[in-house]
Formats: sequence, structure tokens, C-alpha cells
Amino acid sequence: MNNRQELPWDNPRFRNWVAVARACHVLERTLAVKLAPLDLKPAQLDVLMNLYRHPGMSQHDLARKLLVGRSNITMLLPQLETRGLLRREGDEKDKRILRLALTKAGEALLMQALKVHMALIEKAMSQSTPEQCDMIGEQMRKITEVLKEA
Amino acid sequence: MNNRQELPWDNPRFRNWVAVARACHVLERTLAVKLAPLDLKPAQLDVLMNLYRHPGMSQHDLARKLLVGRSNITMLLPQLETRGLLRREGDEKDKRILRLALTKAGEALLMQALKVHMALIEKAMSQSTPEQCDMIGEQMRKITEVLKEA
DNA sequence: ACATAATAGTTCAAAGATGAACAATAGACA
DNA sequence: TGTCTATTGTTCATCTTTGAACTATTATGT
Repeated sequence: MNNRQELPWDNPRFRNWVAVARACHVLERTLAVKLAPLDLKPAQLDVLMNLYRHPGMSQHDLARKLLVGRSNITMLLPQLETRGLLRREGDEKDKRILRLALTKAGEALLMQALKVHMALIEKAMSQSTPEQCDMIGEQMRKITEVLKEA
Repeated sequence: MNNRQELPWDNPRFRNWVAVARACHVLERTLAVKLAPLDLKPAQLDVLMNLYRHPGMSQHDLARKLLVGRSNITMLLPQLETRGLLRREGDEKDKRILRLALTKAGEALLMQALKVHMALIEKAMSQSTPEQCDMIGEQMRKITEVLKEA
């Protein structure tokens, strides 16, 4: 008698999650390659995307959105600010806070990068029906919620 | 007239993929915390898992499985070898190749780590029905395939 | 057999990410 | 007001990851 039946690889949830992680990893690496011509890394694109959708957000807010530490943001922003892609200006009421916003150049580059990102995702998800795609998104949002309390 | 309708955030595929990426990121971070008591990082667990399933594989094979560079493996293995978790021995026919295998201690630690990993995944996927779970895994495997030719 | 290619693994420098410690500012409350 | 606590952003040391250059070994083709 062995305990093979108890191994994770025999568990559908485990095997399927491994597939999710692999797909994420592959897509991230592929995106990095495709973004190279724009001199942008996926992490930087994430910053631009969030600033586009939430202009005026603080560095702390941005770090929480991106699920990274505040120091990571501190190291990340100067590169983009120097390239003229975003502005940082102090909040008037709370002098601790730096409010972030894209410049016109930042928006322009973001739009180019989004085309690349979008094309990649379209290609990746082209195998799924709209219903399947929505179901996947729904389940993933649930997972994120569940894990926040872990 | 604006071009809002053309923005990625209005595209279900885009929004749903973002959810996938977020869920992956959160689960990875949570796993890192839960593995800390075992003095293991997610990347190291990946190594142990692959060696368990494919004993005798080369460093090159391992790198490809893990989707990382060969040099990464070179930097990663000595930590685990020093802890007595794995063995590296040269292939007899091809002297370039190092064949990898877990030790008993490596297997034992892997089993402990798998309990942690498994529990986390169970918790995360507990919201999905078996059918949904399988469908997600299936779609993700398709995505990985599609992206390999990208 | 011999020259050339390709492959496995290593080394090293550079870039990224992390978390603890810190300075400046704001808030809570006696 | 004055004191204590919390929050924001930065700095810094450390650890990872990466890719290019390198060595050693094997495969290929003439």
C-alpha cells in the first residue's frame, strides 16, 4: 500500500492551479519580450495603467493596488518620472502624500503598450468562449477575496 | 465622441485576465508567507516538486520546466544541496550533464511543504465546482500552448 | 579524422524586489 | 497645548533573477 492517492498531483484543484500559475508566468514573460521595443517592463506598465485609471493616487495607494511594498514604488517611479511619463506633486492638505498622474507622453506610451498587451491577451484567451472567460474572471476575483483573509 | 469603448478595461478578456494575474500574485505571496516556517521559498518548492516527479532530470530540463534561465538554477541548487535536500551527480554517458534527485530529507521536507501548498490551493479554489475548476485548468493549459508559439 | 556547431553548466555584473529602520508629517486625546 | 501613535515616503542592505560571456563536452558534416 502506498500513499500515491494522497499526492497533490492527483488532486484536480492542485493540478489545475498549477496550470493557472504556468499560464500567468508564460504570459508575463511573453509580455516582457513584446514590450521591450517600447523600453517598458511589465511592472512599469502596471504603474502606468493604474495611474491612468486612478489619477491623483498616492504612492501608498499604488503600492497596495500593485501588491508590492512602498519601497518598490519609490525605486520604480524615478525612472518613469525622468522619462517624463508621470508627474509627482505634493498634496496640499497632507504634506506627506505625493499625488501621481500621467503626463501626455505617459498616456501616449501607455496607449501603445496597451495595444501590445491587449493583442497578447486576445491571442491567449481566443480559445475561450465569452462565457468561459467571464467564469474564469469571476472565480479568480473570488480567489483574490478569499486569500485576502488568509 | 470618445474612444472609451476601445479601451482594454471595457474588454472582458482583458479584465478577466487581469483578475487571473492578480489571483496568481496574491496566492504566490501568501504561499511565501506560509512556507517561511519551513525555510522554503516558492521557487525552491518548485524545484523540489519537479525533482520529485522527474528524478534524474538535468539542470537544463529543470530550467525549462520552471520557465527560468539556466543560471538561475545554478544559483538556486547549491542552497538546497548544502541543506542535504538533493543530490547532483554527473551523467555517465554525457559528462556535461548533471542529474538531479531528491534525498530522503528532501522528500520529507517536500511532503511538509506540499501540505501547506495544498491547503492554500484548497482554500482558494473552494469556491469553484469541480466542473468549473477543470474548465479553468483546461483553458489555462490551452493558453500556455498558444503562447509557446508567440 | 578534423573543423565547426551545438549543448550543459558556471560566472559575473546589473537590475529588481523585499523588509527593516528612519525622517517628516498628521491625527488622537488627555 | 503637549504627548503619543500612525502614516507616508525614502534609504539601505540583502536576496533574486536575468542575460551575456565563458569553459568543457558532445554532435555534425565533410
